[in-house]
Parts: sequence; C-alpha cells; structure tokens
Amino acid sequence: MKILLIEDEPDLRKSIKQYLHQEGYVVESASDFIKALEKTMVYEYDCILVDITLPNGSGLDIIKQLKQQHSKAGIIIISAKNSSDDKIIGLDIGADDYLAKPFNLAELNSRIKALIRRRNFDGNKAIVVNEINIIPEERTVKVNNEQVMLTAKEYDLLLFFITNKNRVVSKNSIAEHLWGDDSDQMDNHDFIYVHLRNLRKKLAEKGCRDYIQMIYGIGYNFKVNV
Amino acid sequence: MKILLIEDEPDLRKSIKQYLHQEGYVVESASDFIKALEKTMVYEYDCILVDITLPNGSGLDIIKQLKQQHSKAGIIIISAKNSSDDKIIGLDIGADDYLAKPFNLAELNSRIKALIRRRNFDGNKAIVVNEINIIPEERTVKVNNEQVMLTAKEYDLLLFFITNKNRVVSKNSIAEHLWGDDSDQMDNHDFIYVHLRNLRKKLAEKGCRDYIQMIYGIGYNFKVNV
DNA sequence: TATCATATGAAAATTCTGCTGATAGAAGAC
DNA sequence: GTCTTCTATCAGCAGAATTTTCATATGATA
Repeated sequence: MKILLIEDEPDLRKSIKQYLHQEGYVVESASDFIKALEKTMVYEYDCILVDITLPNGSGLDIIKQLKQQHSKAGIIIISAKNSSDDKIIGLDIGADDYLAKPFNLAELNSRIKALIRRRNFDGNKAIVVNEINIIPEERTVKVNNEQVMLTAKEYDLLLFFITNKNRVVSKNSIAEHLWGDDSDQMDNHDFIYVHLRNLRKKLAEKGCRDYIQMIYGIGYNFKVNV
Repeated sequence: MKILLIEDEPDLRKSIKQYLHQEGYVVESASDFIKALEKTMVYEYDCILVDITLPNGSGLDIIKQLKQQHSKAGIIIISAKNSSDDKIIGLDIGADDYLAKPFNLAELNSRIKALIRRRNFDGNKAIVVNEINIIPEERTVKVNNEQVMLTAKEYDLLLFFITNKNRVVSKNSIAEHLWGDDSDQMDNHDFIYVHLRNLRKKLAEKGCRDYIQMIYGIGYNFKVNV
C-alpha cells in the first residue's frame, strides 16, 4: 500500500510520514508541486494526500494534473483553509475526501482505510508474491509458510522492493525511504549494502530464490515474472 | 549555461572550475587579462567571474572592455580587497555582483543562480536541440524521449558541443575542457577520437543523426539548422 | 602519390561499484 | 546494571565500467 504525501511544512510532513509508516504503509513525500509531479510521473500510488496550500502552484492544480495522468490513486485533500469553497472545488475536480487541519493522525488513517475500502483495494491484507507472504498490519513476513524474522530495516527494505516490483529503484530512493528526507544525497550507501545482504541471507535461508537483481551503477530491481 | 572564470591563482582557479563543473555549468577559464579578452572576443558567455586583482591590467579594465564589446554576460567580481571603493567602482562600471575572498563555493553558486534568474535566463532547465534533450542538473540526456546512457567524458563532450553549436571548436579547446588547464598543449588527441566515436555511436543507436561535422585540420562543428 | 589527419578495433590501465567480514556503537530487553 | 540485538562504519576485495593507449585502416589535401 503506497502513499504519496504532498506537504511543504517539514515538521508536519515528517510526523505524518512517520505515523503512516508505523501503520504499515509505504510512504513517500514531496515538498512542492514540482517534486510531487516528478514522482507521480514515475510511480503509481494507491493514495495521495495533498496539502492544497503549497508554495509554487496550488494543490488543486496537482489534482487536475493527476486526473489528466489517469492516476488510479485515491486523493485526500488536506487543508488549513476551512472554507467550504475549497472543499467543494476540490471534491469537484476529483478528490475523494477532505480533511481540515489540524487533524488527528488516527482520523487520517481511518480516512485512508475507508478510501481504500471504497476502492476495493485489499487494504492492509496480506501481500503475496509467489512464496513470499507479507502481512503489513503485523509487519511479519512468511516464506513458504515459514515465518522469517526480519529487523525493522530489513522489513522496510523488502516492502519497498515489493511495492516497486519489476521496477528499477535507485539507491537514493531506497535511502530516502529508509532514512527520511534529510538523506537526499548521501554519498555513502554502505548501510544499504549491509541490510540488503542480511535480507538476502534470511530469505535464502528459507529457500527463497534471490529476487533482488542488482543493476550496476543504478540500483536494484525486485524481479517477478508477471 | 556557460561561465568564464578569470583568476590568476592556479589552485583557486582549478577548484572553482571543478566545483562549477560539478554543478552542471560549462566552465572555461583564463589566467590573465589578455587570455580573457581573447576568449570573450570569440565566445559568448552567460556569466563572467572576474578576480579584479590580476597581474597585467586590472580586472576593472576587463569589465570596461566587456561593456564596450556589448557582451551579454552577467559579471560577478571576485576580490581579496575588501575596500568598499573597489566594490563601488566595480558595480559602477557595470558589474552585477561582488563577492569578497575568501568565499564559500556554495555562496558563489547561489550568486550565479540569482544573477541568471535576474536576467531571465532559464538557469539549469533542460537544453533542447531538436530531438536531443539535456538536463544538466541530472547530467542526463534523452534522444526522442529515450534516455541515453553516457559516460562522464561523453556527456561533457556532448554538452560542450551543444553549448557551442554551429561554431567550430578546435581539438585543443575540447581537450582543455575535458582534461583541464594542464593539458593545454597536448600532442595526442587520440582519446578525443575515441570518446567522440563512442558518443556518436550511442546517439546513432537512438536514431539521432550525426550532428557532429569534422572540419579537416581544425576541429569539429555541431551543426544545427537555426 | 606522399603525407598528415581522422576513424576504428582491440586491449591494457585505471577508476568506480558493489559485496563481504569484522567490529564498534546504539538501542532495547531483562 | 548486564546482556542481546540491531544498526552504522570501515577496510579490503573482485568484478564491471570507463578511460587511455596502441596499432592499424581510411580519408583528405597538396
């Protein structure tokens, strides 16, 4: 379950991101209009949270763009403005729900769940890829019905790969995921190597073939025959 | 985005050059008054950085000359002298900004960016030449919307050609660009041939016609019908 | 034709990337 | 507090990619 959060205020962005991450979602974030569009051009999301009071370009424009891109993502508007105008316009141009600041994080979560339920996504159900079975709600992984004990980083890594399966992910995007916004241009990717090695090892121990293919100079690709 | 750096101290010249090159600019340099004027007579630059404490002839004279040449380049003064006199004189005769030594390279970059923004150049945006699309910030190249994987040297070569399109460039100037000051009088141009071949090959593979015309005994011309 | 400049092919030298093992520090359990 | 587990960091290595070098072929010019 992959969520994109578009929010310019760093503190709020961080805390929402962290909370949703805890709840078992794969969360990416963008701080402005441009960066958000860059992401939506490349990746598919199940749900997009938009703060419509963004610096360059209104959040409403993003929604229009997404609809033009035929994105399948559900859209929830976040806004400080409590005017019903914005709400109506937002829902009018295709947003699915509206949440006024300040809001409760639990409230946000239930809205997301409701949205996902409405769209008949399988919510927080298990993710199954061949012999691998992930239950996001419990943060547990099974291979051939045997539980694999993964550390937090290993689990995050695996979930990130699987939500981006058959798509090349750069080491930078991995770092951004596992270590947050502040590690945008990290020069040192050693820790990725280490956690990746541990993950591979644990999966292999349970008889899981190496799905994670290295692409030299670029990143990795979790390859599954579709 | 093409920058001329006029600075006599070799170490400083080298480090500034290297930094700006990393930031995606095409950088040329001159160590004194005469060499600088030779370059500005022939080439157009978007921005010129002048150290006004040069050996033969003050940097201030260069600025006057440039103004007489009706150069379109923005001018940023670099100086160890902190006297406001110099600063005022410099800005008076047409410089656009002033930076006192020692300065931070990031500071220099942001001054350049600000200058470019003020002049409504499109900064580090994509460079588009027919079917070729270059994004300097990412050092990526697309042909007919397909990414072309270029090595560092190939990329530098292409960018150099394109910033000098429809103008004959000598092999020496290519060498100076790709291998720095110290390779002024290189007798051996073999590596240019090699990298040029590889570049041509990769572009051709993506269906890009050969823009790079050889001029016997002189150099090359990246030809685009204007 | 003779000479030099450019192009091409292949291979050596160099640099860069990713992987591994070991280890120390950080966080958490007891 | 101690012990355990997880995470971060480092040095060294092997293989891959890039860059340089060299030999040779082709082409241009006088």
